[in-house]
Order: sequence, then structure tokens, then C-alpha cells
Amino acid sequence: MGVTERRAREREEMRTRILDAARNLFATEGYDAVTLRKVADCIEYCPATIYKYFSDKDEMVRALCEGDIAAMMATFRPSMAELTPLERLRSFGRAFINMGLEQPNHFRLMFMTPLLSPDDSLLAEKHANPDTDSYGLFLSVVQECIDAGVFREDLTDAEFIAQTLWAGIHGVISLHIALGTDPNVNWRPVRERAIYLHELMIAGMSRNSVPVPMPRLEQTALA
Amino acid sequence: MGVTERRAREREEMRTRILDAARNLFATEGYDAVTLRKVADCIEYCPATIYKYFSDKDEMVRALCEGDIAAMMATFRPSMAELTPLERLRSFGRAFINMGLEQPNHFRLMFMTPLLSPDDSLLAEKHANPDTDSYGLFLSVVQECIDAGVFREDLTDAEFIAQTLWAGIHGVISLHIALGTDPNVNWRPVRERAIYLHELMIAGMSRNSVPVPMPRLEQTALA
DNA sequence: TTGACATTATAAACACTGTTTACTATTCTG
DNA sequence: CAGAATAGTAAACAGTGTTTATAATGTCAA
Repeated sequence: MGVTERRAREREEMRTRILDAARNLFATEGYDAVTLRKVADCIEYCPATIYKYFSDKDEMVRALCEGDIAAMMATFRPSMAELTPLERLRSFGRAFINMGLEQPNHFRLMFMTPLLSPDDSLLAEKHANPDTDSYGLFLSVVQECIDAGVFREDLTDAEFIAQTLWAGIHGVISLHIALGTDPNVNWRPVRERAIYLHELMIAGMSRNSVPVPMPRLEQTALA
Repeated sequence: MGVTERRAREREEMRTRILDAARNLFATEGYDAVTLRKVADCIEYCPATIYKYFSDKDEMVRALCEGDIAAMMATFRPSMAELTPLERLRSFGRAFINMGLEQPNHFRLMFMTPLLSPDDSLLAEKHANPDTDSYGLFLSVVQECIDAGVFREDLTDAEFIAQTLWAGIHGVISLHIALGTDPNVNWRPVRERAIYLHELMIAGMSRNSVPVPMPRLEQTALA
């Protein structure tokens, strides 16, 4: 009875066909461009059909983002094995910076939009799966740094350290996404700022902190 | 000919009456609850009437936020006169933290939502007015710190420093607003994290940096 | 093979948005 | 007092996400 398997496979194919259509709209034109009617048009189906595969629009776009981000994490993970804990920490931060700058729409939806349903069953299982639980992975890297004596003696709370590092990078990226085109601010290069703050935080929390030099910026902006 | 003055006054009264109605909805239920029809209902007018006083919904809510934030800044400014530059810098950061935690909806709209019209005429005049140009004011405080020899010798770029400090605090607040209710993260107290990161950044950029101790957290969260 | 069941896709409607248009009073002005 | 300007409105427009009833299709046991 391979019929149920085929059914499941066809269902999955249809889901990815929907997500592929949505990705084109989302990655290029942002969340507001992702309209159920537009997506339905792209795949030449009726809007109501999408509800057979996703409970609502929000679940559809979140599934899209989570999948893409998990894929990015997957390409990043293998290179972490042969690094020291501190190098892993740095590498993780760099990867997060790159992700935010290369996929601002994904970043915006995943980290800058309040959750509609905090008590979701999908979130719990995502939390349990180490492949998709980015925060849990990051937390373990921080813990390894603590165990390796990277941080000051009074910094023993991995959650506190992880949340602080996360928030710092998040601030540079999200502010850039939200107000990066504001002509009233003479913005300095965002990547340099992100890396600088990242190093600043690590140095400030490190046992043997070394001063973090000001980066050399491209001569694009003027006074 | 006091008639045109009275006309202008009545117009202004109507504007504030609209904004007061919108504020109730916005501050308590967020942006999505601010519906033109709901606002019109509150003041017992027709929805189309609002368009006689605001060009569109976005301008209305932004006028609301800018007014409220300017008012908060006004209450904060007088106490800055008799402080040292470094104290002013700290005080500014604390005020920003308080604002974000007490008015999350305002914060969300002003700093976490991409500008719809970057080339707006209202933005330019806001930039010119020191009462409403918060970033310009902050920039001048940073410059005073540079002149007073607070920062390391290589940190001479006031914009870079200001944007870094801003982004750090912004990250803690905005991440808290967006994902603060995510049950998968064992969040540490947000105010302590904001202040800690603030001090961490200041110390890391200071000429005579002193280690920033881990704050003592309330015993609310558990492992 | 046939009848019953489950599934898929759809057309149409529903309940909302923000916004515009045509129109009616009211008020001010020359 | 005639005419222009303004305030306010009812109704419609063009969208949105979502639900419902219905027709078509495929599956499977009697």
C-alpha cells in the first residue's frame, strides 16, 4: 500500500511548490508583497487551496523562513568542528551577521516581528530539534567558552551572556534594516559596525580582554 | 481678522482629538488595533473626515509617536545641564532604555518599522529642529565625550560611536519587544541586560576602561 | 463493478482593511 | 446677499485574509 506514501509525497511537493512561489515574492519584495492571491496566481491555483496545506498565511511564511534559515545554518555547521570554543563563538556571530545582511526579509520576519502565537506546538518541537534550534546551539557554544575559561570569573550565566551577545548583533542588523535608509543619519558601514560591536562585547566579557581597535572604514561617507 | 486664527486653532483641536482617540487604541493594543474606522467611531465622526486632517493613516500614527517621544525627551533634557559629558551619555542611554520599556508600541513603530517614505519633507525639518532631533542631540553628547577625552585615542568618529551605542541598546529593547514572550528562551531580566550592555560598550570604548561586573539578577528564572 | 467514503480544488461570499469620490450642508468673504 | 471655500458624510472602490458550500476526483471495501 504505497498509496499513502505517494499521497504524503504529493502533499509535500505541493507545499514546496507553494513555498517556492512565495519565496520569490518574499525575498525580492518583502512580506507585504506576499499575498495569498498572488501566490495562488503564481502556481495557477485558487487562493483557498493554500489553506489545505497551511493553516494560515503566517504559518506559510514562517515555514518558509525557518526552512531557509535552517538551510543556512546547515551549511555553516560542518566548519565548526575543528575550531576552539572562542573561534566557534566568533564564527557563529559572523554567520548571524551575514545572514541578517543577506536575507533582511527573513531576518525581519523571524526576529523583528512579535510572535502571534507564542504557545505554538511547532515551536516546542523546533526547540527540541538541535538542527533547527539555533539559540540552543549558540547557548551550548557559550557554555563551552565558559568551561574553557574564556570569560571573566563572575560571568557564569550562559543565558545572560548569550542573550547579551545576541542582542548586540541583533541591534546593529535590525536598526540597519529598519532605519538604514534614513537620510538624517550619516550611517557608517553596517558590517564594520556589527563586527566591531561583536568584538567589543567579547573583549569586555573576556578574562584577558584586549582593547578593540577602531576599524578602518571605507571613505564613502562625508561630514 | 481673528477668524483664520480661530480656524487654525479649531483644526489643531480636531487633530489632537483624533490623536487622543488613536493613542488610547495604540498604546494599549498596538498598531494593528488602530483602525481608521475605530478611531472615527471613538470621536463620533466619519472615517473619511480623518483624511481632512491627515494625509493617510501612517502620517497620523507617526505624528502621534513623534509627539509623544518629543514630550518624553523634553522632560528629560533639563536634568542634563549640570552633568559631566560621560554622565550625560549614561543618562541619555538610560532614558532611551526607559522609553523603550515603557512605550514599546511607540518604540516599535518608530524604530522597528522600515520607513515608508525616506524622502519626506517632514523628516528634514525634524532633523533641523534640535528639540525633535534626538539623534543629533545624542551625537553632540558623544562629541562632548570625545572632546573631554572619555574615549580611546583611535575613537574619533562621533557618528561611529553614537551608532554603535544606539544599536546596542536598540538590540536589547527591540529583541525583547519582538521575542520577549518566546517560551523557548530563558530570558534574563531585560533592564539588567540593557544596562549591562550599555556599560560594557562604554567601558570597552573608554580610555580608562574598568571591568564591568556581572549584575546581580532577581531569582525569578530557573535552569 | 459498484456504492460509499475521503480528498482536492474551486467559486463565491464574508468581514475586514485604507482610501477616494460625489455630494450636502455650513461658514466665511467680497 | 451671491459666491466661494470649507467641514463632514454616505457610498463606493480596490484590496486583504479567511470561510463555506459545492462539484470533481480518486480510493477502497462489499
